[in-house]
Amino acid sequence: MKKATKVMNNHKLAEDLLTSHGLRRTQIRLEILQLFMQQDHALSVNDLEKMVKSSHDRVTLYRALNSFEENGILHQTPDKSGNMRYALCAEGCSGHHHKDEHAHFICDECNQTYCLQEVKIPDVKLSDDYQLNSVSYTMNGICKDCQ
Amino acid sequence: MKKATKVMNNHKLAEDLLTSHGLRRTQIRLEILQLFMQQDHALSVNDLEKMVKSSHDRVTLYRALNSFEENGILHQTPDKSGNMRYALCAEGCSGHHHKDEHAHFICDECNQTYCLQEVKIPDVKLSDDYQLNSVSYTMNGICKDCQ
DNA sequence: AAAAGTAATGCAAAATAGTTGCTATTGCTT
DNA sequence: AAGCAATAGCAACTATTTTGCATTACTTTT
Repeated sequence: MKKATKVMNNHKLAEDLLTSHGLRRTQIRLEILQLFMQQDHALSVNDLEKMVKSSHDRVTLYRALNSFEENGILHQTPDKSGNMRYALCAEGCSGHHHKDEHAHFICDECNQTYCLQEVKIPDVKLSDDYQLNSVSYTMNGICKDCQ
Repeated sequence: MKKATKVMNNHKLAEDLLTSHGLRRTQIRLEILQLFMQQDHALSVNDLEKMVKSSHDRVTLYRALNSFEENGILHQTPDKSGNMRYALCAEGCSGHHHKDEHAHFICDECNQTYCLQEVKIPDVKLSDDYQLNSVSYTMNGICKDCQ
């Protein structure tokens, strides 16, 4: 019952996310967004491909993810081996300047990427040679499930 | 004159780096290491391929870089698009635990990765759910050459 | 409710990055 | 000088991501 409600809410949320960004509400995009909402960690294209039921074309996933990233719905971080992971943005992100500057944790064991929304990235002092736009902070170690 | 001295020193340094890590002093590895010593930013395999004179085999580069990484001579960071960049380690790094926890700066314009040796990565408090091994801190913006 | 416009999908193909197996070299040790 | 093992070189392969083009299907307009 609760689950049903939650899923319904997520579906509604996904629809709103799409329309509020001027994107079309197609089945697969709604499905993708709901998958992200059910997750506490970032997903790779491979993860998604396994989870998505309706379609199996990777290209569609790539294009949806890129579109979401450009519209500030998702942000991306490369994992340790350089593969991209995606996760939902906080409110107020745009494609060119993501506001959600929280830390990420990547498990050395299962290789999952967790968004630590509550861990804000501390500032460092930077020489005038560099003009700062954004920062990322990634921790590696062992996650709760792998200990 | 100064340059010649510097190059000679780098050659000597490169030889020492290899022998002190039990690696053989081959031409291309010496060349690779000297290229890194002349750089203030991290290099990708593509960068190296363009710069290296003697050989053009990517596989050799990959294997050399992996070997250097495992031996604590180089460390790697993925750039924004997930491609790997390599840069010299500080003293005392080993393959499994790199000590040089400094911040990196990636230019949005030229896409170069700079090692900010003097910028130490600040700690954050992390929930007990996670067991921390290492951290990385990457800043994005515009570098001195691109402003 | 149909038509039109355009965003999104699917398929094929290609570009790019990185890996693996195997043989030939070559640096280093004895 | 000989022999071992590390490294280089070549070929082929895997994986990831991108691109072009024709088709489908949302959304808006009429």
